[in-house]
Amino acid sequence: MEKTFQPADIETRWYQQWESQGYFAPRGGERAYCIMIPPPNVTGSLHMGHGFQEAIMDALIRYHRMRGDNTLWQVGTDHAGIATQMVVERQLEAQGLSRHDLGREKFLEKVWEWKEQSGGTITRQLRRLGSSLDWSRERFTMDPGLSEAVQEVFIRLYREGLIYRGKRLVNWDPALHTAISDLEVIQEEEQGHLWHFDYPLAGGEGHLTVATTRPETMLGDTAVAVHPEDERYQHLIGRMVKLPLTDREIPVIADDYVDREFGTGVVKITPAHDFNDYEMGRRHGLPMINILDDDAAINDQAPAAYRGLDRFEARKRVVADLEAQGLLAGIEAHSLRVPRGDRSGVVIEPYLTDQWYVDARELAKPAIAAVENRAIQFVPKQWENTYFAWMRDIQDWCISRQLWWGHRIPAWYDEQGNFYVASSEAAVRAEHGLGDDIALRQDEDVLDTWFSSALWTFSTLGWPQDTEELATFHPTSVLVTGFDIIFFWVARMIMMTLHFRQEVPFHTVYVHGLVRDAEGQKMSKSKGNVLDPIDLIDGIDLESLVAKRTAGLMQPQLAARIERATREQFPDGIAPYGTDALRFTYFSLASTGRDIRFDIGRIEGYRNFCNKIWNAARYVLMNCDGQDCGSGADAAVELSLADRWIRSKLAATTAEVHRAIAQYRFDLASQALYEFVWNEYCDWYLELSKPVLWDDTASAAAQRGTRQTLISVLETTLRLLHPFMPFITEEIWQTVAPIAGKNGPTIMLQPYPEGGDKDVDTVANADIEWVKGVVLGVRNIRGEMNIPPGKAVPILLRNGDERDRERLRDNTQFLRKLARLESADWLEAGDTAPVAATALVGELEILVPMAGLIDREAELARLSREIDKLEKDLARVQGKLGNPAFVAKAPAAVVAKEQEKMQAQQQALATLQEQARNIGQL
RNA sequence: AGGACUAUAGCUCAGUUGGUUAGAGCGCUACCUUGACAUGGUAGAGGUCCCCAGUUCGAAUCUGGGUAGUCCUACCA
Repeated sequence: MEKTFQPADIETRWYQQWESQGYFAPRGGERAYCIMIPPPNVTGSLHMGHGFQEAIMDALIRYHRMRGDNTLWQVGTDHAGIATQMVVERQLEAQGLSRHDLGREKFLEKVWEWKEQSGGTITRQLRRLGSSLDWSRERFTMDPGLSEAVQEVFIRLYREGLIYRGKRLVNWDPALHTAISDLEVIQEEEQGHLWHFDYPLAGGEGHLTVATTRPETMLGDTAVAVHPEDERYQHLIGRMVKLPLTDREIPVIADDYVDREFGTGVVKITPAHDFNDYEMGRRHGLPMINILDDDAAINDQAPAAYRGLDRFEARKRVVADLEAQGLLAGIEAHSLRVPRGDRSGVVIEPYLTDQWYVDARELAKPAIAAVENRAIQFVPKQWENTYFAWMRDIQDWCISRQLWWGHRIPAWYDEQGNFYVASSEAAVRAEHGLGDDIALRQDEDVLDTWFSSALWTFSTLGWPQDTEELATFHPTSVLVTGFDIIFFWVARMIMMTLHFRQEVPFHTVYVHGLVRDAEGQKMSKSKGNVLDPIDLIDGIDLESLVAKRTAGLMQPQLAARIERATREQFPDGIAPYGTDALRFTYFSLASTGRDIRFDIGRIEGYRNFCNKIWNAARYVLMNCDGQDCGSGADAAVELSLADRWIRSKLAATTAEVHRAIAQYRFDLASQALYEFVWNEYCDWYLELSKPVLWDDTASAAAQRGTRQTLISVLETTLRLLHPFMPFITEEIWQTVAPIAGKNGPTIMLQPYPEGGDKDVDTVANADIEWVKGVVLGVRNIRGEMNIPPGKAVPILLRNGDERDRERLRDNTQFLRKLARLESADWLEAGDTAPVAATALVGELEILVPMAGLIDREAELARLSREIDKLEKDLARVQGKLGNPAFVAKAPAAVVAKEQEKMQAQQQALATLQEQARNIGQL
């Protein structure tokens, strides 16, 4: 074995081996366990958040696979309508082309080409992360099967009246030329202005002053509104005002939506360009005048002077023209929430168009019930509140998108504007008796990407066919996801699955935190703080990292700042840490919090942990390979105290890991494993094995017992670790397993260690604690007195009981080695003690004679520190026990414990004080 | 405006149903190449558990109020 762990050599080799042997596929069995991968964008690439999520899913999958469950991790990717179309359009733009130049068919060919070309990135990354996905079942949301599912769902919902077509105000993205759903709009506070305009009364007897943040919309005003009880304006209700810049007159209406306190208490109403005004317009039967075109430029409904102007240009002109007419009553600074498209970043327009909608309210009812009655449980539970809050106030879902890339809506129109929904044009003709003489054209629009991903849990398993996979794996076991897509995806999956399968899509939703950078900032391309998990695995030099972060920016002017920050944060680039270290870092961060700060410092610690495991294995193999490890049935095997103790610790750790996984506390699981491997197995057990193995006089049975324990505990630990660190455990296991008497082609399919608490040996634990106590006591004196580590010291023991004497007898060899003792002898009652430094293990005193070793002043200082600490603690305990209310009211066991504590402390204090006196008198 | 979450060592975070000497990793200090490992070992320093009040024999933990931060939802033009 190499002296240090070299991950790069082994990872790819093992992954290829596993995949080619078909180990990732379900293997049958009683209990099914299934996770659906949240499908990543097929043309995208994985970031740290994905890496985190994949690691968690893989740990769960490997854990259940090893436990013998019929385990499926379904892999697949999403066509990501808007994002993908945008990328390809930008590529065309570079050649001076638009998608319209190519036409729909040619354009789609280009998108498919791009998908083929870039689609490998994601799957390559997934493999590098060690994800044990069943690649033989890979799916894509635009596969024929999944497309069939999408069409089936659309048609059925339409026929059930749960999908309808309607002219409504939608969120229009003027850059992407498509409607988007409420969820795809980001509202952010921005600085703007509030303009006050005077609208003259038609009778010429004055004016009303309105306030607006969007002056250009006044061209589409069809009323002004006041509060019905507002005394200032009551007499004007029903009168007309002249709408400036136009030749129209519009009514003054009353509506209690109007806030009397805000602005002048008069609101201009533009039903075609504002969601509230739209509602009010409907209540009052106002006309709706659309003054914008698809680019959000002013259209022909507006006065000629403004036609063709961009909305922001039009705003300037409107303000200027009103000012010229003396109707601008004032401008004030005003902060408002501006809606922007989450993809394009441009200001979204409420825009009146024909769109398709899903009646979400109806579908939400059973979806709410499923969580209420615990058929679906969120972990952590608090996310259920988020889910309920949204579901109980859900709005209809606009599912049509004016894109080309996606599932085309299965609806056909005739010349009269009638439309028909069916699986194909032929089906429409057949079902509605339409002859070939009637021209039909299919709806140009496609469906929201989330519409197809809402079907993901069952469409990937073959629905609408009745497949065996559906029967076996659906409902799936758990969904692992971030809270940011509870609305987008989780809720919609629950609604759709319940409706079409009459069962839940999954029993549990495990909601993990979002990975952020070391400063707590969200990772984003434009901030230039994204990390590619592969760069942490393989390492990357600074120049490549800078190049990667500054390439293809939407806002190239940010490049300089990103470069500077990157050079500052990673002056030497990123070292290669390997997949196992990265994964273990993820697990250690997977607590219940919402934000996960990824600090590069932590991964280094876990790389060291890998190396620790590697070297522990090296030690074990050096001592066990080719030796008698007691695997022969008849050979006598004798277990030492240390052997029994480490087996006991392993059992306790096993139990803890099972508990932690059951609660999705991967941080606790990883901590328990780290602690066991490093602080128990390596720090103590390997050291305790040395005196046995290196003792020529030790019995063969004892050496056999120790070798057997070394190798079997290591072998079990590797299996325990495997779901978290798949590569290093496989690599070592291949060598270790045969020596431990285990056979099999791979650790992946070995049974996961079971058992646990019942195998804990409390006697062995207590005895080793005693040994540790003595060793630590001596080491402490050594450390503080600067006794050279190589120097063996004699110790004397005093005031111990029979048990202490027994323990010393049994463990002299351990103590000699670990504390580097020259000798250990009892001081009997009549003996006079030499001047010595003292350590306490309970009532037992350990004396290290000072002659030639120990500095008087240093020992006095050390003692006085110890005494100080004890006095403080004692005062607290005495205070407690001195409180009659405590003694009277606290449970007897608690009081007894405090009393014991007090006595122990008093005793220890007395001993140390006497020591201090003795030394002080010298 | 409403709601949620967070506040513990220099940093990143654990801390179960109230009873611990409040823990871990990283970082820091001193010493050490001893036959698995310097990606290491040994010892050590470091905390007013955000603040105030309350409940309780007892509060990092429960309640109320505040402060700071993050996020979500909402129609103030």
